[in-house]
Amino acid sequence: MRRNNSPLFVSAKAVAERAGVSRSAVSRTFTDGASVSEETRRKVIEAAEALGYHVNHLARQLRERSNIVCLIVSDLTTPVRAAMVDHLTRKLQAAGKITVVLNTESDEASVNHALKLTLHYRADATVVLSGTPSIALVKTALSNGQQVVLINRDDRLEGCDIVGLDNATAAREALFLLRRAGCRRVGLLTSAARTPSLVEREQHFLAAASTEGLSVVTLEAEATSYGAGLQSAKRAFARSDPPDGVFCVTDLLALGFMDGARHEFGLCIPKDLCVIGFDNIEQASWEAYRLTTFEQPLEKIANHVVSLLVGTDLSVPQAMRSAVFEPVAIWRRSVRHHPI
Amino acid sequence: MRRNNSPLFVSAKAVAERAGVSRSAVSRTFTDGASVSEETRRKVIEAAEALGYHVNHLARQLRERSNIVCLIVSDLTTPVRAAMVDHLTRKLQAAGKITVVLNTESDEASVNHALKLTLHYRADATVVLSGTPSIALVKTALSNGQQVVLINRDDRLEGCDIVGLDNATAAREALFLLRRAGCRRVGLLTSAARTPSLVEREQHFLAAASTEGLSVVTLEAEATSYGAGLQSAKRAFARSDPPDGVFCVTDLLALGFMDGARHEFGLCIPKDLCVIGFDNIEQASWEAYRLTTFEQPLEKIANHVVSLLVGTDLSVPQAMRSAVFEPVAIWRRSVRHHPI
DNA sequence: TTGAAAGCGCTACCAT
DNA sequence: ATGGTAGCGCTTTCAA
Repeated sequence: MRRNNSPLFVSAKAVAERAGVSRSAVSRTFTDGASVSEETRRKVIEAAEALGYHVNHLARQLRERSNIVCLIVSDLTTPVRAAMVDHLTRKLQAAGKITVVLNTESDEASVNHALKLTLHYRADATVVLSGTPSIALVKTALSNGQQVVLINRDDRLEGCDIVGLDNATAAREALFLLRRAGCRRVGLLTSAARTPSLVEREQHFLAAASTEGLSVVTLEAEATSYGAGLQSAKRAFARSDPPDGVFCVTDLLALGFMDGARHEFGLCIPKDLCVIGFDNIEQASWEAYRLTTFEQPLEKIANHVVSLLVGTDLSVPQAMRSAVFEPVAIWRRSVRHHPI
Repeated sequence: MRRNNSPLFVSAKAVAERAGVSRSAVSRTFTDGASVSEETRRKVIEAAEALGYHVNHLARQLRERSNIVCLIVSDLTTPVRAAMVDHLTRKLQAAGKITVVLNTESDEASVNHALKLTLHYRADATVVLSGTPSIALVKTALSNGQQVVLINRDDRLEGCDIVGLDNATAAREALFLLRRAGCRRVGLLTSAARTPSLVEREQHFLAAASTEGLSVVTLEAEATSYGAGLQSAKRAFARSDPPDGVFCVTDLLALGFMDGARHEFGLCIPKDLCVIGFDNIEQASWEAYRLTTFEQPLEKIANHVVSLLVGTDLSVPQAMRSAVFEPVAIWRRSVRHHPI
């Protein structure tokens, strides 16, 4: 019953023989718009069903596009990532694409390796969610006719479609909210991960603060996880000058920070401490947290990416095809509305 | 610079021409164990680099196995699912496989559709994480030489590899823990989703209770999410006979239930209420919850699946290849150790 | 409408 | 070690 090592899938030839028609007839039956008589079609379909035949798309697209899209991503378990991959896979699938997920580390070598795989498997397009591939390799991909989309990445790469987030505006708004809440010692919780978007959030927050002549206590978490946030809280409140309002570059960090502040130091949020996150992951809305944060419009981003990949207007100039999305502030309970 | 509609990837032929050798030579250069002189190899590599050539694996495996593995999964954003997909993609990749993620609904039609796609793309194997495909279709897949692995699914399907969880033991242990904590009104929070594993947990918990002559208050959440757990708590504690110890078939449900109990009814956990979950998702360990739960040994499961797919010993009888894994109890703070 | 034949990119086999 | 040839499963001319 189980395969030995013998030939495998049933082929069009077998169907043709069984149906008593030519191989061409079989092929035509399964390509829309081809001319086949009802009679022939019926015979073919019947034989195909009996044999369990399915057109080999890999062979079909030997001459055309493969319909394969590769997603290069790391930290798949992270809520934002999982959500993004979820949207993308669903929508790509709905658009008739097949999605290969390449789960990598985010260092350049891993990403490069993944990108090569993408080339080996003749993906029509690659979407990079994590890490940044080398310029040379991207050029190779591009020159091979592959479409490359970078999400929240550097924009130093020519010829790819870039889709990003307006981190600057959000970061500035975060500072504004903290000040409006009457916070006196404003803090920033960044991460050692230092991915482009994280750095942007950090820089613009700092810049906004310095514009107002504010000094901010900057904390760097060792990662971008809940645990890192928790640890950071321990360090933050052990200092002599702990912050009373902090912007965390990530929700996960914020959630950990809140828990650290509450459970280790008995702080009350937002009375003693205001916290703002970024991403609006599902957990941010949980009763235990009710975190004020900025939402990444993931679905819109995914839609845009898909439209980039299926849209026929590849003639549209590249600059026009990139897009920047606006995070939207989600008001919950971790920030006071007014000074105490 | 960007493609028009013209031919795309550079082929071995082009490389051969540029290197001034035969196409065979190019092919040999890229298949290990083939005999090529250093000189030839060098020329080929050089030409390949210059042209940006990458072997077309789709064409290569036209004759052999495709190295493609499909994952059929739903609810990708759910922490357990995301974690499972994360493990699987990493490990499959390490084993030289390419992973296609098919994100479906869990109804049979969607799963069947996905399974067909699997056939169209000549996947060597399909791993089903959600939903259950029709028997007929699985048979087709099997007879086409595709390997089918079902995780936490029904085992009524012959010929596939089944890997499951020992839900029974865990459910019984859950009851035991609740009783030991001195709970008087034991509750069970199930879900309308009624997937095989959820049903198993439910049934065995109920059976164990009835063995002890215990009546349990059974609550059915409308889904298997945090929100559904939260709603269930509202309903549970509005009753005249609320439970004081409940086993939730899922961590997400448990977390929502805890928050409902605490924030809506001011209950103290574990003093007023004991809660046990299942899955041991990351959030269960967060300070705000510290949920006692059962861990799914996801990594072990993933390892097993991969070994099933790459292992050469396909001759091993099917029954031997299935496996059942033992969830392990994770003690935290949501259950008392002794009666009050 | 139909079948035969060519060709997509590749590797395996066969001579040399 | 090398090049030519056949063939993997498919679609697409091209004739009939």
